Amino acid sequence: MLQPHLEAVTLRERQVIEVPHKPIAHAYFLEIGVASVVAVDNEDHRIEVGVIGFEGVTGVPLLMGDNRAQHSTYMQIPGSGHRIAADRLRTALAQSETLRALMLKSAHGFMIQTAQTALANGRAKLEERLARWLLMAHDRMTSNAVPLTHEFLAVMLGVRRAGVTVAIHSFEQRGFISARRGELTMVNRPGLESVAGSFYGTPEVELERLLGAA
Amino acid sequence: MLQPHLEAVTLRERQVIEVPHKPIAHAYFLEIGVASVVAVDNEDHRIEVGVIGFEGVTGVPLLMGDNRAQHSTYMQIPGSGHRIAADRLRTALAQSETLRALMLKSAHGFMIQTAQTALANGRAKLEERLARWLLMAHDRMTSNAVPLTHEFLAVMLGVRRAGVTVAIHSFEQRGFISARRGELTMVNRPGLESVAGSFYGTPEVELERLLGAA
DNA sequence: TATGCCCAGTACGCTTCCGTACTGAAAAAG
DNA sequence: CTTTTTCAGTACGGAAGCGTACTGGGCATA
Repeated sequence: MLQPHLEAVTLRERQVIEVPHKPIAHAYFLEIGVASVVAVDNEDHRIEVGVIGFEGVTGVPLLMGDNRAQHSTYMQIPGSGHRIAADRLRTALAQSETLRALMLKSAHGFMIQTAQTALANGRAKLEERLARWLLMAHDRMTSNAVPLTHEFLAVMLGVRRAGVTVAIHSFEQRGFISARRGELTMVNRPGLESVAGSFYGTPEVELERLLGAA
Repeated sequence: MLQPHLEAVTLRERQVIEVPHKPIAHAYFLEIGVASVVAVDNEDHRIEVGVIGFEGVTGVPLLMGDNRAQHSTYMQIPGSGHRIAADRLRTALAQSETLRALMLKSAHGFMIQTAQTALANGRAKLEERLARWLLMAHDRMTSNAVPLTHEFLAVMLGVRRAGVTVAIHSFEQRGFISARRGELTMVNRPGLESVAGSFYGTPEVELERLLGAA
């Protein structure tokens, strides 16, 4: 149903997908790359509430019957995929019960991720949150290298850039990752998993439960 | 459509509405009282990700096509309302496009609240978060008195009980609330709003936008 | 090849909040 | 009325992370 309306797109680093309170033009199905969904308030506090990769789709509000973006969404790790115009998607959703059910489950998966983020933000330490983020990004990538500066990681986690630097050193010294200017490489995934503990994992398990058959 | 299947219920303090990973038996439309939705992980970290009062309905996963609870949901402030069995609700949702659209918007409103909670958890100080919580509870109550102990507020915010005590003192000295054992009373709402700043308000505005007509 | 900017490394004092724990008062139970 | 439990008030040392800022090296631009 969607195929005739899909348009192939490449997505550059930091490319904007959605702007808060503006209409959503397209929903993006990523095949490669990772998008960040960042909540912003009107005093410019900001924090990432979720990430989307090949497992999901941007434009969750469209699936909920709203046409405006709540959050800022942009590519954190460049890639490519397909997009569909918002009204085409709306039409397709109205026609197909199956499609609706599927995409609602995807949106639900994103909700679960957001709730887990709220939990991590309130209870986890910087190292635990950073480990969680790296694992979630890695899940959505084919390579082991994450092309990101400390500065951007800090924005997403809502912490100091210097704090990220220190945590990355700690991971590096423990042999979990290797770091170069503007790039982190996953070396020992189980190591990071043990740091993140139960702050990582729940949304992943639940998404598998929701969409595993699909 | 729902009316024939609604069952009137009274809801006691701390009454359990949903248990994590268990099937959801009913969706509750609260008329009086406030329910807390609390995310829990398997190391027993917990934090509130949202509250539900007369403006909403419990059982968000049902609206997303899932029948299992993700979070722990229970009454924080006792009250009453009506409930509907999960399968009755499912049937009604399948039959009415209008109902579906309405309830999806309600679920979307809850998502927005969860995202804002993630933001507050990551960026706000204890006082700001407590003020936010009191305002959200007050929005959902008819009285100015919140019957809650410091201990429960601490659990919801994911902070120490002693930290809540100190913050409450501060509010009391500034004339924003008055406190008795097991009960807080709102005295100066604008005062609390100025403490919470932009951490409070966004979900409320957006919910009005989504459901204002309804 | 030279210049300038971006990025990571590091430091220091300070704020916020935690973990823990003791106390007395209020309320509930018997 | 007495006993027990729950709740609030307070304290203290310590951990985590903040705000700020300076530095030097890597990298891109011209």
